[in-house]
Amino acid sequence: MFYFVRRGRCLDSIDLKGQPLDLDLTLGCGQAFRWRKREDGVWYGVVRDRLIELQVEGNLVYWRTYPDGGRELIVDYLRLTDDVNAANRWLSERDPHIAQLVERFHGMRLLRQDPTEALLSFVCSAANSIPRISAAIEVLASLYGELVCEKRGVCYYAFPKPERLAALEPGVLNVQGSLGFRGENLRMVAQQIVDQSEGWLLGLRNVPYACAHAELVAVRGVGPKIADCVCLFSLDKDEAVPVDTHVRQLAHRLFLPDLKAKSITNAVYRRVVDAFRERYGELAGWAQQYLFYEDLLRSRA
DNA sequence: GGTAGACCTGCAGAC
DNA sequence: CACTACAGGTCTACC
Repeated sequence: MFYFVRRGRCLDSIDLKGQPLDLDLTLGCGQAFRWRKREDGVWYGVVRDRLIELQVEGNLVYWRTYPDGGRELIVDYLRLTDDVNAANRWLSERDPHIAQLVERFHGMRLLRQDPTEALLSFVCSAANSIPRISAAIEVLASLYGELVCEKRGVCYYAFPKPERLAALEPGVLNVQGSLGFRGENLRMVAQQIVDQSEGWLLGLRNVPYACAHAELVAVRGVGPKIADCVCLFSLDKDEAVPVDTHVRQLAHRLFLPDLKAKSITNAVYRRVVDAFRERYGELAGWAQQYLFYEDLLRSRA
């Protein structure tokens, strides 16, 4: 029935049960940096300690992991037990513009990434472009990540552990992956993760959003934007709204006509967040992701 | 409570 | 072809 099954060994599938999932949107919208799409349409990327291959056909997601046994990992990472339809309905009722985007970007979902990887990845994103962030992370993984598997002569590596990055000489990361000034930030943040108690970051899933955000911005080198990215993309805080230049501009256009500021001060940041929270409540982060992606396409055009 | 610079690097777009 | 602007921020030093 399709190519994916004929190649190599049999694939397992998971029933989406009527919930939408579009991999192009979900893996390509900029919330994660390690996914690539093959010529044959299959998405592949390293998540934690496995290489994952994914393809959606109809109401099934076909999957394979190397090494084997990653079913739970995929269900967790893609948040397949979420009721996305309910979330989309709720958002659509509140805002016709969002309703339109829910249709246009049907199947775009938020991920549940590893918080450590998310934090370190978004530290690399400061004043950087998405292709360069991705390239830098691949370089770091190949240099300092553990080997996950080898497939057709290509080696795949896990995201580096913070211990490893923290132990590097200052300045090394500036050159590797062309991280520039972000390299030293990365090392510092990795060190601060190591200095915290075991499981600190993961534990932020179990505290309220405001609490998690406050703990993250207390890390030197982490501001409100990176903290919100970690909250939204790895800690299940669906109300988190990362405010970058795109989001500030679209908020100005859509909600805050009198917002004159050219830069994002703390006060501006709060105003934009409040505008989202007021309109979209507990799902402000989902709304942000739809609007952000629309803006991203607009600016790429 | 707000603003300007600095921080690295690569690359698109103006001369 | 040398050159400048700027990219999914954060920190610091100043008003």
